[in-house]
Amino acid sequence: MKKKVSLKDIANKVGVSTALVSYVLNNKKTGRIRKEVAAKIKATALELNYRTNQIARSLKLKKTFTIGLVVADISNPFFSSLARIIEDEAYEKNYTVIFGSADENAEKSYKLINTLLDRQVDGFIIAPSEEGESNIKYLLEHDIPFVLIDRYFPGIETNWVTLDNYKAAYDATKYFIGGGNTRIGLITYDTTLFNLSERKRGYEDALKSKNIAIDKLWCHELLYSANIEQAVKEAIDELLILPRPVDSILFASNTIAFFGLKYIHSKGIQIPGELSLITFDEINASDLFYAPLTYIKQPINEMAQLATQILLENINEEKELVQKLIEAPLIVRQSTLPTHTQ
Amino acid sequence: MKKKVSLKDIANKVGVSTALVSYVLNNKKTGRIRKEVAAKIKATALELNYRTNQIARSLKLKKTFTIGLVVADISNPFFSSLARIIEDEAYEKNYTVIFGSADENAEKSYKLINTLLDRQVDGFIIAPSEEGESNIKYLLEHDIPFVLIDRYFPGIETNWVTLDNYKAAYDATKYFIGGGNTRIGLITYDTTLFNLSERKRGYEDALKSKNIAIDKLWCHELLYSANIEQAVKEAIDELLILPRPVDSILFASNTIAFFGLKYIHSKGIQIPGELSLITFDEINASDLFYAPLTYIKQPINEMAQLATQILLENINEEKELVQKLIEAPLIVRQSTLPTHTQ
DNA sequence: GATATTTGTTTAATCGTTTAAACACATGCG
DNA sequence: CGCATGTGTTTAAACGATTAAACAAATATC
Repeated sequence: MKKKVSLKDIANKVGVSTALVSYVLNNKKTGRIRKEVAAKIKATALELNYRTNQIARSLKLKKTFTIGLVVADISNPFFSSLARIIEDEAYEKNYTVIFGSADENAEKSYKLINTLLDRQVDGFIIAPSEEGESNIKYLLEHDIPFVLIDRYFPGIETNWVTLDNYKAAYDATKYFIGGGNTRIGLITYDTTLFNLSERKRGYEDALKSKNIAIDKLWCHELLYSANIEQAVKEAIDELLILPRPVDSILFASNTIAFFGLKYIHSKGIQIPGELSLITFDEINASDLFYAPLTYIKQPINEMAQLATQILLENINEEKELVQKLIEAPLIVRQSTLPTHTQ
Repeated sequence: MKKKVSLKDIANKVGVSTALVSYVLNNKKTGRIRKEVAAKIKATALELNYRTNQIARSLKLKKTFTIGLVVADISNPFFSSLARIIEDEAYEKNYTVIFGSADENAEKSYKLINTLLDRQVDGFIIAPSEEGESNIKYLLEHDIPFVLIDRYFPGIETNWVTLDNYKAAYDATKYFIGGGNTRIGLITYDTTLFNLSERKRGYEDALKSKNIAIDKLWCHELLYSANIEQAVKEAIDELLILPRPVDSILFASNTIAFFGLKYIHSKGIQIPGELSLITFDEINASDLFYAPLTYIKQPINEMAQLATQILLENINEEKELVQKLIEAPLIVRQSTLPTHTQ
């Protein structure tokens, strides 16, 4: 690699000290510096194509203008969309984003966070994994600014931005009921992640609110580790084999929905005639299906922008905690029965 | 933020110089250091939870163990999948990845590359945008290690890893012909990007090889800037309105294929009876379609791993150029007619 | 016993910035 | 004139690590 141009090179060429060069290029002490000298320094910097070495700058300032983004898997469209917005937002404010995938694995997450800390990131945006509390507590103890996104831990006082999972599930379930469905299935993951338990709670409360007795057999919780496609198939079979089969299913994630729809489709079940469907998260795969899925839309832009803003504010000054539930719209398409007025 | 533990803190606590601490923690001069002292230093480092400040280390070593990843858009599943593999590969070798999206925009790309250079990245993996040659030349001139991925510029001598677009298009077109198709459409972008022009060339050569006269009206090149969905619709309409309509279409990208399939589906055209389809890149959306698309699979893992390996080798020593075309398998599904033996 | 070698550790410079403090010189003021 | 103030620039320390070179003490060699 070619040798890079440093402040010293400019200073030597102009015949001044590096201090003066630094002052000029950072527009400090503007009142005190002779105009001709300032102009000459600026011209020389341009001529030599000087670029400041952020590493040296960071060391001195104890600030890197860098944020760490930790998600489960950057190749998941949901996370990569978040990443995109976060990066745009950060870029505008002259921050740079370093990312890593933690694979829903607390240990990898811990290592990753430490790696990024070694790199002296100024703060984090984290979509924490299950069992990830200890990582979060570690950051809290060390007073490192961070914002949780998409998920959070109800027992820990942190900044977070998520969608209102409870309300979204509640609304979706009510929407089923409004369309005449009365036996409503839920396929979700077997996990302690708060956002998923909120989805379940919303679903249950909606049923209760309409005095529908909940049948335990309506709810299937899939093991993460399992073969998801197979697990979804079995769950659907069990929902449909009941003495009184379900007439609708709420999918708690787009992965579940994708496999679910694929299987339901292969069985030739009529949507929404025989079975109504709603899913969390967009699944545009279903655009090609004869009945595109009604879905709960993730407010990705809003979440990502807000999280970035909160983080940057926290980096630059001590702030109150921000905990923001964002409402998610239900996008009605053709996989649900039209609502009848009651 | 809590004050971080430095080498000096360890040195003070143990009662030795920072130099010795550094030697011990980096396992240097192992023969010369008293075992008890070394043990005490290590124990103290652990006790104080010391982590090395990579910024300081980078400044001294003039090496950051960081690579810059520049793609058009990290939220595009193709790029985020690449990112994931690159990150995994880099992480294993103790490198960290900083990324940015350049939006197929040469100026943003230029700025981004400079921002990352300011951050002293050791090298780049770049999926260059159209008109991006000047950025690449800039890197070449400054002897900065980099590898192009997915796309390259035939006129510039660089490292690159892409799929063999020519051969893939050639094979796909031949496959159409093998299935009895004789009027084969192509919908691609109007661009100078070499990988897309190679796709077109492969398509044309395959037709020539079978003595099929190419009808210019079979090939549609869409403007990037346009409303892609609308443009695809129009292209398809024009292909089907011909006096002798096409009997098959090759889509040059998954975005085009997605909108194309959506439109074809809405028109009730029978696949593959009335029209056979093949697309570049996977489009798993079509799994829910009655005729999942036959597609040219991007060898994402192989490309990303190879690119990362090449880059890291180039960072660590002067190397010969590597230019690698990777063959892409044609994954045959139900959108094409079975090949008849000839 | 004088000198060379080995062992164990420290000193000090360095990476490229930033910035408080010092400095030199000019000008203002009573 | 003597002192304060203002202007323009430099000095030098600091950020936290790495590492060549210096050093001191112990041991080996003849």
